[in-house]
Amino acid sequence: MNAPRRAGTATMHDVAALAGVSIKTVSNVVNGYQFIRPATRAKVEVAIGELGYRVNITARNLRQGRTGMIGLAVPELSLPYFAELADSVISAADAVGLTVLIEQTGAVRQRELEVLSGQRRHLTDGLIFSPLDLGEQDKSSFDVDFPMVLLGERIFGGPADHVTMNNVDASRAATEHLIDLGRRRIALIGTHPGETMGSAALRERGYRQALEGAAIEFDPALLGDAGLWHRSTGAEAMTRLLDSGVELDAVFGLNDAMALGAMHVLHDRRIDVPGQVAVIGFDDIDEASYSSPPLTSVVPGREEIAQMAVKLLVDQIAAGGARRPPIEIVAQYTIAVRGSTAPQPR
Amino acid sequence: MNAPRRAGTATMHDVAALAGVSIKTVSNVVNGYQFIRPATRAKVEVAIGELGYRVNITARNLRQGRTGMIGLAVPELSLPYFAELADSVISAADAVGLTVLIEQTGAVRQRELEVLSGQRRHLTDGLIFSPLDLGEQDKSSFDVDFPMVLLGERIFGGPADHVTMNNVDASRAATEHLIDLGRRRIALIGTHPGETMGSAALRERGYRQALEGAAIEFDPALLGDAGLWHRSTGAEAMTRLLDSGVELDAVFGLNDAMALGAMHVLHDRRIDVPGQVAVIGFDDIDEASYSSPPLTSVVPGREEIAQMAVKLLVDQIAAGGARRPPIEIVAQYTIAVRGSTAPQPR
DNA sequence: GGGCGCCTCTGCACCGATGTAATCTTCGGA
DNA sequence: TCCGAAGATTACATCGGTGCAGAGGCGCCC
Repeated sequence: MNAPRRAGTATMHDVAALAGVSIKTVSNVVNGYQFIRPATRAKVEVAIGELGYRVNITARNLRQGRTGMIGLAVPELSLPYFAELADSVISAADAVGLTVLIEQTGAVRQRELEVLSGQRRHLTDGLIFSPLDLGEQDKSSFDVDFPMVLLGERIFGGPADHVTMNNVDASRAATEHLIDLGRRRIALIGTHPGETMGSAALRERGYRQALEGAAIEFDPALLGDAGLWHRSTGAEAMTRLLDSGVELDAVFGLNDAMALGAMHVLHDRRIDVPGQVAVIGFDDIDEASYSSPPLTSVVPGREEIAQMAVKLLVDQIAAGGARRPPIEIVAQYTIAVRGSTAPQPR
Repeated sequence: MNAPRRAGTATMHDVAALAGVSIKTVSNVVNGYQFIRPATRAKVEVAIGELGYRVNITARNLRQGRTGMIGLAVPELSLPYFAELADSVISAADAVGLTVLIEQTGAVRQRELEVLSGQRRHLTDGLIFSPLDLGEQDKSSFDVDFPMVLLGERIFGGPADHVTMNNVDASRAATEHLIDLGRRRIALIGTHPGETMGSAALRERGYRQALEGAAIEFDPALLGDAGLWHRSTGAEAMTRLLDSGVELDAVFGLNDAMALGAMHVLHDRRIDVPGQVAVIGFDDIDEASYSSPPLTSVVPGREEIAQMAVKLLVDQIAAGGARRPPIEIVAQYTIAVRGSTAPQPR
């Protein structure tokens, strides 16, 4: 059987027949070719309107070898940071006429590898990829033959363009902010023991640097491990810390979701924030501004990251496969100080 | 110039040449056709591996007239409800082998109309659409000639399948919950004056029914208008209400984001929740469980909605254009009672 | 008036796969 | 040994557009 044609779906051929011109002329009209007599253009446009004709993008894609779509692979949209990132990427892509195809990997190794294997290579012109499970040991897998930009901290000096931020510095600054408030017993939530790369390890490094700089002894009892960085895992880590009886006067959540989960537990236990325990997060998701108290957080420059990623990808696509040395871009961070670390104004 | 071919991108033709078989045999291997001699299959598979060949999905789509993708048009991913909805839809679609193409309309009329105009008709096999600006007066625009499922409360009895929930009942139940707590001055945040359809109007209707049932007089001074339902607009509405000096002992946010924005303001002003003011929201986003205090909310059955929407769409696609009377599905709701309306346990 | 060049439009091959139907093999059974 | 059916493979048209090259037509200039 031939491909079924849905009722009402006219082709360029039909339009050409109705307008009494060649199919190529219809194509020219549709694509805004300049040398068309106004009368001809009008005839074609009338026919298009009459038939409700729409260009078949699939056919055009096939012929042109491009799709006008880029992939965005993130762990989960239900993680606010990635939802907001997706929003920013979609907007940035929209601005240059590209459509974004979102893929959720669930931070599962197998799914992340599938993304790289390029099943969708022909469906998208390039890929913006934020891996969470693949890391340094998979570096070679990232050497793909299609345009790709990596986000995040899993890979450095890899074979692809990379947009990241200075996690170590940002984390040190966040920790120093707590130290400046006079806090000495700072819990760290979301650590990944044994890792040396990735957001968790880098941010822990910054935390340690800050402690060292202030001559505060590092205490492993203050580390709250959490694999996936959700509100729930942050809450669980906080609960474990409190139940362990370890003394603490501040909490640094390695992302906002966990910091908010931790604050939830503190609130539950009637521990005053920031009076007894100051809390700081990382990512500055919208939610951070509206929690009670509002959450101080590291602002990672999400818009900037999204725009740079799209720009790099567009450059690669325009280069048409010509290789150049990979570019690494480091976005600027700032810290937004809010009520969770500041004495509340009256 | 012909379409550029990216290095390393082999076609079925190349594989056929290398394996010494016809192109159609390669196609048969790729598609799991059963009558292929093992030796032939092996030869082809070796060639595929050697060339790193991947099927060109665009070409397949063109030939088959289907794309295996469905569109999901939502206002914004940065609104948590829609991010979580997208997550659910993607998972449900994935389970039946479909890919989701997300489109952000920004709740802008023009963009919503574009979605319906079917520019992407050929790129997707169907559309799940959650309009926020188009409404009853645009009913005819929803009579499209491609598979579509509507979500939300902007349209009823329209020409397309529709998955919704009983907003009036749910809202009445939420309001009654507050009344049961002894609250009499219940502010409503997120109203859209003048509308008679849409979530805002329906939920306001439920609110009024509950008041009526409890013989509480409706007071328009307790309505806080808010166009877009963000945290920020909820906070602004709450601020206006408090500044107006109107007496209130409860707040019903027409979605969670606004309820959380309102709680933020209450916290700022040192108004105890739920002691002085009880707060309830709508949507039960993940964040609601982790706010301080946790937010009581109407649970709209998001997973169920996503699964039903995908199922209805798949049915329509399978029907191949055959029309049937539109189906309307009403998802079940419940209320999750949390700290923002319950006296906190000690 | 012939020639040149620009405007306008058309024919045709082709993008990379798949459906159909036909052809060629193979093998069991009479 | 021969025949027929099932197994295995192939040629070819086709999906709906676009790039390229070229054919007319027309006006303008020398």
